[in-house]
Amino acid sequence: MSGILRLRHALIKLLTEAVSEAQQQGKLPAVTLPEVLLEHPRYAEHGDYACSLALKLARTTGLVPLAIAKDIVGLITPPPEISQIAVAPPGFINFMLKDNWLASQVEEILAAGDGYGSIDMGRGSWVQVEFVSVNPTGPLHVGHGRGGVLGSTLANVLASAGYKVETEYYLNDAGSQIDAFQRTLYARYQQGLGTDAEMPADGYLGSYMVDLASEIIAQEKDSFLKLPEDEAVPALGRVGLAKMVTQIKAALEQLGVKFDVWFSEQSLYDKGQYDKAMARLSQGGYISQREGAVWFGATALGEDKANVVVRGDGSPTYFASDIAYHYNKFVERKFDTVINIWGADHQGHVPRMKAVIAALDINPERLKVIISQLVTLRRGDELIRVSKRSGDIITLSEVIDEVGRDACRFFFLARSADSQMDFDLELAKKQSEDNPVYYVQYAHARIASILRLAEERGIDFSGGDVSLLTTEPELSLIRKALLLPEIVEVVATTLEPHHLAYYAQDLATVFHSFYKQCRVVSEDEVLSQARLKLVKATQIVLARTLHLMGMTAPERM
RNA sequence: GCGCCUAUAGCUCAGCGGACAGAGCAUCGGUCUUCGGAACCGAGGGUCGUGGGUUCGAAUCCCUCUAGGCGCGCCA
Repeated sequence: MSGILRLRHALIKLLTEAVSEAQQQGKLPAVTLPEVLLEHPRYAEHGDYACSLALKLARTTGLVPLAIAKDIVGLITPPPEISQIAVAPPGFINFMLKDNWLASQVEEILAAGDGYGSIDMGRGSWVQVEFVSVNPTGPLHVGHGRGGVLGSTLANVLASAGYKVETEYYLNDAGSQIDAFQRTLYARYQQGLGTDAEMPADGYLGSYMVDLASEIIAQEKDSFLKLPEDEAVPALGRVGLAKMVTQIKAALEQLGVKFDVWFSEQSLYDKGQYDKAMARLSQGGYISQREGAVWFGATALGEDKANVVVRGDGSPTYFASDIAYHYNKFVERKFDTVINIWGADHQGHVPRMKAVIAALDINPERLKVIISQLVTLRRGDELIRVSKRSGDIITLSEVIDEVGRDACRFFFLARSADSQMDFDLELAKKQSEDNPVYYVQYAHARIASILRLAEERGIDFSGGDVSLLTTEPELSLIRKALLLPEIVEVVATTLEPHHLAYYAQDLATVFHSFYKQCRVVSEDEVLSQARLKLVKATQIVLARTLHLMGMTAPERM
């Protein structure tokens, strides 16, 4: 664990102990302690950390907050990293860090290198992040890109936070939508070969299906026409599906998203997962038969109504698959925590799935579902339809071609998953000059350039004395750089990757400001060496932040 | 009708129980211009959707209402 995080936890412990000591001495009534939180005050004069514990204790004890704060502070022996503990009205306890301790932390960043920002909160706990998981019945669009960026970033952060992480794409290669896909493809295939064929009523109308058919015709000619229809449809379908999956993988790779596991829905049935899961649920009395269908009902577990698992015609619903899938995740593969990232249109599915988990006798807390709100694509004022079924779409791949991968990722990461967003292609391109993406990356390139200069001049700063870093711009930069482990902790706790994007911008801002005020490579060799160490440390932190976001940290731009 | 998400500066969004509500863009004004000006500094701009409530303290928690998005299938 980094020094800064260790210190944070130490301060919380000191505060906690001081309160119980005060209680033993009778200075404070024996009320239960509220959670001790340390925050970073907005204003520098309030110190590096602030605690409102005394304010909170005032409520339960009926005492004056300022007096409580003074009592608590009186019982704390300040650790060596702290220069001052102050009590400020109406009852805040503020901690100031020692400048020379701050400066010494530059060495810690340097020593940690690329590993700076890694923490051990996960303690090797096993986490699965499942995301995108789009039906392979059409190309990916921007909305899927948001899920991909969210998921891959979260996986990066969780791994850095000490979790054992596995990413997964759940491939719906079974079910009625695949069926419709196959029949659509067959129709397009026939049409492509000059045969009159009618599109299925529930077919996919997009022109990409026509392209897919002609691609197959180019390779396989009319070979599928020679088979009887009931053989041709699935055979052709398999070929089409494979091509679709390849396309999806390529688009994701363009976005910098890779999966450890591609999990087949069909395999749940082939490998008996479905039967095992259903047997368990039946044992628990959660399965019933009615109106010719099989239902899952768990009103006792908070579900308001029952849902069909097996249709009247004997075919399982997607809900059946999801039951088996989650049984597999928790029971067979034994993930400690499973994170699913779903689009807003799946929101209603969350309570149902939690009920299933509970019915399997698994703590539903272990399933975390992140709902990412919908993305609408627009070009200026023109809205672009994204419905796969009804027509043509702009694919994710086209968007990345147009906007670029880094910009695309940053754009998605710059807002919380909770808020809907418009992805305006015109704006994304027009803004590319003063886009925050470039602002952040520019900071990194600038640093690289300084280090290059130092190297050209043959400056060896390995012996630099960081205690020479004492001015405000230098210390501000150090403070900001030292925040990374905390950001990792926050993101891993809240599962909200957008904090990274804001942090990256903040760090870049503080660096640019430092750069303006402090000449790094100068006549003063000793100071130059110290500042080069700081610059190098900043580069490490900035690069790590960018990499966590799945972005590049360019040496030049 | 019910459920979930959203409403904060002109625009796009952070902040989600604490000390004077922030950033980017846009607008206006300035800087240095020997390490990358894709930079820096400053200014203006906000009844935090509405109305109640809880609290020493609310943008933040609870309730009402309004507006927008998404759901509420033997689709996924």
